[in-house]
Amino acid sequence: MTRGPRRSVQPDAVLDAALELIDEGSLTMRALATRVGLTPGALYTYFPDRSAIVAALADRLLAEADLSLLDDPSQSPHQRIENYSLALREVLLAHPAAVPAILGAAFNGPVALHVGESLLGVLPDARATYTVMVYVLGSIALEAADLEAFGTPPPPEPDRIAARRAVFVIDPEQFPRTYGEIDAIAAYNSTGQFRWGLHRVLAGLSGSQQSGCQH
Amino acid sequence: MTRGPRRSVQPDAVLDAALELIDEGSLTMRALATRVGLTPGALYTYFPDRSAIVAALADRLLAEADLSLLDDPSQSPHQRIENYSLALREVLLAHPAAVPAILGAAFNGPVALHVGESLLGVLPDARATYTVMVYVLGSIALEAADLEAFGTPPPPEPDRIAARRAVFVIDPEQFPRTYGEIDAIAAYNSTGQFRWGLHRVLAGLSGSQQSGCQH
DNA sequence: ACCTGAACACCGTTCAAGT
DNA sequence: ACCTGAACACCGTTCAAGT
Repeated sequence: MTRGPRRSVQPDAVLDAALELIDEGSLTMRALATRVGLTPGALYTYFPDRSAIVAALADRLLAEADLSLLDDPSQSPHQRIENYSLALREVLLAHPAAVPAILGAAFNGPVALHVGESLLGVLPDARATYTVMVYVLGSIALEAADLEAFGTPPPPEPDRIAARRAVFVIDPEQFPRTYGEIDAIAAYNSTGQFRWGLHRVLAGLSGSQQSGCQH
Repeated sequence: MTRGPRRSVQPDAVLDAALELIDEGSLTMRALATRVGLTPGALYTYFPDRSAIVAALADRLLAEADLSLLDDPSQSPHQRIENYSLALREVLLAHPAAVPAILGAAFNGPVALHVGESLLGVLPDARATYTVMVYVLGSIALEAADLEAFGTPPPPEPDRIAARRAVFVIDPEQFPRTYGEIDAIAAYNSTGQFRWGLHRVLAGLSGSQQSGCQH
């Protein structure tokens, strides 16, 4: 049997509260302390500073996307990447305010190493793997920034597209091409656009194996 | 002849100082005020709040990349996109600490509208245009986060790759594929990787015109 | 309109002192 | 080891008052 808790507060409880506060709009050491029933200074027993909390949180969030989706032998390589990417996108977009921290901090974390190793199992060329990571994380970052403009919780995707479409007024004289593509632009931040772009990226990466790059 | 200045400080001077402070590591209203020779409260004559300064700065930075590169008739469409993307990357990576703000703020700004319009001139499918934007901005965001770890000014690219390579120790038992690709991974944040991925993305987007997506 | 001086309501972090 | 209470050195923003 394990020993009972020696702390009145577990580090995981601190991270739970930290994620709540990020979702609510602002993470402060003082608010975090009161939420877990401590004084601000006591937090420094668990983490050396604020940035360590954010880094740990980012890593934990990254771990929530099911990595085994990348190993599923019943799926094609491209399908496995799509399944995992969609899972990661869903996990991260559930906490849009945490996304900027993930780009900066989490991809040096321990979980990121596992993600990279699994991705290399599907896409053995490291340059291709990184290109996929850039596309997926870039999409999520841009979508998260947009999502923060909506309330919390955000309205469903079709409503968000309609809302952007309604607000989006541009001068057809000055921006004719943008004007002509308004509907597509309003749907930039959508699961459909995410999947479409991912398919094109993966197609380009496959093509590199059978035909050399032409410059 | 134009009228003389009616203000002792121009808004552009505020943005100049703001960029300096971001590059130095922290932008505060108080430090910004003293740098332009004002009291903190006086800044609110020029901008409604701190976020407005950041947004204006992001838009100004975006304007520094030469948009005419996208219209150069002597270049192929893909070459035009590459030239502009490399120019944008250079402008933004010169100020890595400002990059997170750009992802969040600048792509609603006035300059971003011009960028989008010009990109649509080269790549008429809005979905393809957005996919390129995601790749380019995603790359820049990940590179900027990495670049901040190095000093200021950062060492040249070959030295950065060598430094990452030297520090990067991983267990070959636990992460065999990552271990085997160490050299490529250390070169993730490089002009070469950026161009390689961009070529693959553009190839995938071209392919979509002659062959339908297979699911 | 532009600016100062002073205040208000916050921050992250440190640290002696207690248990 | 864990935690409190109090302090230190900061923040962004507001606002009456001056020019």
